[in-house]
Amino acid sequence: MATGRYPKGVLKREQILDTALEVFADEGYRGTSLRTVAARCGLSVAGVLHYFDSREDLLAQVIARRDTIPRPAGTSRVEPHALVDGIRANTDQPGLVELFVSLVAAARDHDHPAHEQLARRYTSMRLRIQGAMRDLQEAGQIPAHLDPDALARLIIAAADGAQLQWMVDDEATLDGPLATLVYDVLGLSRPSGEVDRGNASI
Amino acid sequence: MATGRYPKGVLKREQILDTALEVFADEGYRGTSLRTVAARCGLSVAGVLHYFDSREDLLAQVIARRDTIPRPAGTSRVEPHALVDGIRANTDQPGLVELFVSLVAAARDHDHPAHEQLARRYTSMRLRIQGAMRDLQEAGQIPAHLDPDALARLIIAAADGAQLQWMVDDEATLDGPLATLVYDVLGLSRPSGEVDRGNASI
DNA sequence: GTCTATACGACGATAGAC
DNA sequence: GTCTATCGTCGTATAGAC
Repeated sequence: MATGRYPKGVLKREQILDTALEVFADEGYRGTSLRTVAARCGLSVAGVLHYFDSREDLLAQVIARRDTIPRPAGTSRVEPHALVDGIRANTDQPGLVELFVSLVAAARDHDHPAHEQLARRYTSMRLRIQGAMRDLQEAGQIPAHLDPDALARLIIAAADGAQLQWMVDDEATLDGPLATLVYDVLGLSRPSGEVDRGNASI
Repeated sequence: MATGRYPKGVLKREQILDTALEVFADEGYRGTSLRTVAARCGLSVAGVLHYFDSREDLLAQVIARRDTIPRPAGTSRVEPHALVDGIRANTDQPGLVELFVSLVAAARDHDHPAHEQLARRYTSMRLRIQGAMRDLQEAGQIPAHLDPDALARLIIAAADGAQLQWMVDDEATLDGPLATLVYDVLGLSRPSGEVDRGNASI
């Protein structure tokens, strides 16, 4: 595999990732083949596999790249509102939601190329939310008896689980469950200028 | 495809489903091929496909069958404790969790053989939980201002999302997030004889 | 390092014989 | 109801051109 130490290779690699992101966003996890991606890149299949170990590896790095786009790195603190907004932003990219969910399922195998990356992703997300929960507890905005770690896990689960419902249930929304949890159940105040979004449409 | 109207066919069909359930529980979604299932059934691949339209169709019916096993049909009411217990029961069948999650992702396609079935599954589950929430509100055990439907969606999301975390994070538990939501955040009392399970291990 | 050509084995699926 | 034979597609591996 290419090590990415030469300028041209680095560029090409990113171009492939961008193209693959498009293709997978359009066609989802199951609908897309390496041959499709290669064709869209103007490369042969082997040409693509020069930069990535396998199809699954490419998928893993597509998701990794996508994570870096909206929030340009850093371990900054998280506001609950930002979480809800971030999740809602996926609404127009159902293919990527499908890709993410399928990838997590595949990464149950500890040898899967995305396993460690996803494990780190969950851990870092949990720690960041944990910190935010502690802040909110100190500010007296959520009950102090709740365990910040368990709460973080619950928040992540609500966000992830909403994706499953949303993929299959047309009346579901991506951000509904998390909004319900954060605003209605935990009682945080909604950001101003926002209408009620706790319910799942109609 | 076999219509299942002849006694022998019905029996064989169920035998295939049982075998497939075993195989997928062992190997998961990606690890299992029709050929493996066929071999375990003492059939050829075409023999299996005589009973099912496609591999995805078989998968869909495996999940459907599994749903009917623990709770033998009916639209009975749901107790939150039973929900938590039911989810925890999946802990020793990670392959089926992987299968379920992968299937939901694939069923985003409205033409997927599992789409309608999963949509119905989510709807019926939501309605049942909704009813339980109303009962609890009337009994004064959870706040009356919460929308039962939104709450049901949140509960389902917490349960589903926990599966994603659990597949990738070794320290996560399947029932942790839902228990946190139901017992710690909503404040329902834990069933007696139960130790603290809200936290995710250590 | 970058990339193409080619080949291989496994897969899901179909057609048709028995 | 079940088989064999066959098809097209897939991911992947390798050899080698530039």
